[in-house]
Amino acid sequence: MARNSTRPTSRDVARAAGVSQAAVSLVFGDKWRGRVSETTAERVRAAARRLGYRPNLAARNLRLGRTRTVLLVVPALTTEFFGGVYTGAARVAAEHGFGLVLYPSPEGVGPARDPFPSARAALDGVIASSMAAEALTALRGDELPLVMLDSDPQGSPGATTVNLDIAAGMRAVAGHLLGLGHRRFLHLAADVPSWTFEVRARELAAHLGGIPGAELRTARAPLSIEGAVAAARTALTAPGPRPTALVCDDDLLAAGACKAARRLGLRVPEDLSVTGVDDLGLASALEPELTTVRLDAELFGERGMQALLAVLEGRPPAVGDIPVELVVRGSTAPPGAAGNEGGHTP
Amino acid sequence: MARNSTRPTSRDVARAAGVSQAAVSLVFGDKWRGRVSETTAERVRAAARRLGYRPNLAARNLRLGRTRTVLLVVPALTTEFFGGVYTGAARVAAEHGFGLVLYPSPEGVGPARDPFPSARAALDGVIASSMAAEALTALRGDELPLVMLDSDPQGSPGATTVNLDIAAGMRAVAGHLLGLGHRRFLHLAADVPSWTFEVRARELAAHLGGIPGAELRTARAPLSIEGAVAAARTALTAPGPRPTALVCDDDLLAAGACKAARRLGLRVPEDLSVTGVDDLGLASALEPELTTVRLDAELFGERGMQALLAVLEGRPPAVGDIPVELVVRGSTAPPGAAGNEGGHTP
DNA sequence: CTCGTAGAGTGTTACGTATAACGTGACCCC
DNA sequence: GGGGTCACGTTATACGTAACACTCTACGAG
Repeated sequence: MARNSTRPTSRDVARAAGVSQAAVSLVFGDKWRGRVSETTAERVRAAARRLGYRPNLAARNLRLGRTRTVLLVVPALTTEFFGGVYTGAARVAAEHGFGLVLYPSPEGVGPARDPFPSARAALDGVIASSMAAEALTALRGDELPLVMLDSDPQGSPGATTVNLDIAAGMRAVAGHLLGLGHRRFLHLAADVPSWTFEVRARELAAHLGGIPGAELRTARAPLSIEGAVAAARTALTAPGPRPTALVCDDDLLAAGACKAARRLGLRVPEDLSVTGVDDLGLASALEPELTTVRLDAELFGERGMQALLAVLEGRPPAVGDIPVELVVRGSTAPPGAAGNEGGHTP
Repeated sequence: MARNSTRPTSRDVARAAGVSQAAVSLVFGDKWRGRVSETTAERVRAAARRLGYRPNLAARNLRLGRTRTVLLVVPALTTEFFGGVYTGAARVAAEHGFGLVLYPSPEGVGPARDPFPSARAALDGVIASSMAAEALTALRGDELPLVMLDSDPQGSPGATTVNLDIAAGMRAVAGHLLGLGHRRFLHLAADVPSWTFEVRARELAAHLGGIPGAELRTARAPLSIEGAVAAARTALTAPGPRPTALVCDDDLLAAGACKAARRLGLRVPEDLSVTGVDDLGLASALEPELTTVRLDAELFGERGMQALLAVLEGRPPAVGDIPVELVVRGSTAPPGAAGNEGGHTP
């Protein structure tokens, strides 16, 4: 069994089946209907099976000039959010015969290094989160169709944008907290340069800043629980009247904020209402469970992939932001709502 | 500027620089030292820059028969753990000029569908988590070098295995809880067919089952917070004496278990000690913070990639499991430790 | 003066596939 | 019975690159 270690090619299959290489190609492509008889096709398939033939995809890609494979560029996978985006995008991709590979831009790797030494070999297009901006500079040179997720529609010339209606989410948060009676707000903002966080800040400013008697301060934290703990501690112990509501850009930040509040002896929500964004599993595991803006990550991924497929096929991509939903849970309450607890008002 | 829309090739660059295509190839490969003069090389590079030339990687891959790209197959990205694995593996890969793409096996997608329509075009090897077993069946046909993460060393013929020393972690948990005085244990096991979870169960049985007077029960839950809530509720309300310590296969399960305990009016750790595995961000965001077995995901990824590189280069891969660390936090205490709380013993 | 060697390149071929262009019988219809 | 489809294939070529096998000049050693 000194079989040659090199893999069989379509020519080998052709020889074994007694047909031409072209016929094998036709059978393994999918346009052999009316060109090759069913019996011949089956003979080819049998020979291929016998030899263990698998088409050489590098050769196919070279020949076709396209690959039916798409790259999804996301920031570091520190939460399950982008896992959901991937799942949704991959589902739509699979329905259209496309493959999807994921490129998480590594933390702390600068834009200088080429992130895709060779993987780029097989890409028809790219979907990229605006939070992974650094990795994108390396893609500028390739003129691949590009869909940007959560990115400034005006700021990405030549790219299609697909966005969550995060502005509506922040308006809902503002409305919810105002309705509960809060007036002193702290915005715990993600210290990440990304359009989606700019929108959150802008929207909060517009809908809390304009209210008579309302006050909005801002603190910044890196996008991690530990970072949020530190930033929230600093902000909550700052001089002046303490805020009664803490609006966080993200559930991770909210989790850190809750932890910091606990350490400072503040009760959530009696002394401090806290909100997040994302609705991670974390949000409902916390005590109290987190009021948050639920983002449908899978739908986000689906819409992103649909937009890219539209671009690839020359169709106009669908427009319209993806709706989000405010989920009210236990971490928000009227300010000073300790009454039902038994007079713990100092 | 009616430029031809097709991208420039090495031949175009050669023409523009007044050299042969072979010379361009030599310059863009990296073995032109002693074959092409520095001045000529610079002329080639200048022409390439002017034309916006980028090597066609599909052609290169076809010609070379290898790609310096590796695939990492992981289960659905429901926690940040595999993000860490990716980060570590990608770092090592980059140091060796390799690229790394990530393939999360989509939830609920059976093994029938080919998960890599075309991405497989450019793969030199595969690193796969044993938890993503389903996706692996589709890879059987390709005879790619394979490194398995957290997989039975005996059960994967032809594959190299890299494992966390999860057995030591479970022994540490058992020792910790026994030392605190616990004797009635419940193991909340992940209902996922994977070697790593089998090891946890086996190790717990060996080190808790053998103790005189000790009792170990087992409940199973899908690997999610919601699943754990339901399973823990059922197990904790079962007839018979309630366990005092709940050993969970994973932090997600532990988070769900804590939530279920709270809903049943049980306090953690006074009425029930809870432990997890992973040390996710979640673990330290919970109240109380979770005692857990910390797994170094990045190191795991690094070692996996190093093993694959060794296989690719014909070197023997390093052996030895990766150490883990028990992190004791607030979710474990001696059984019935409610004394300092003020006599809440019913 | 001849030989060997190193430097600086070039011509050609092969990687494995997909497809346009080209037969070739057979059948059918007027 | 001639021409027009059809059904079923084959031949030949191109995709863009890397590498083998050359050529040619210069130069120092023997």
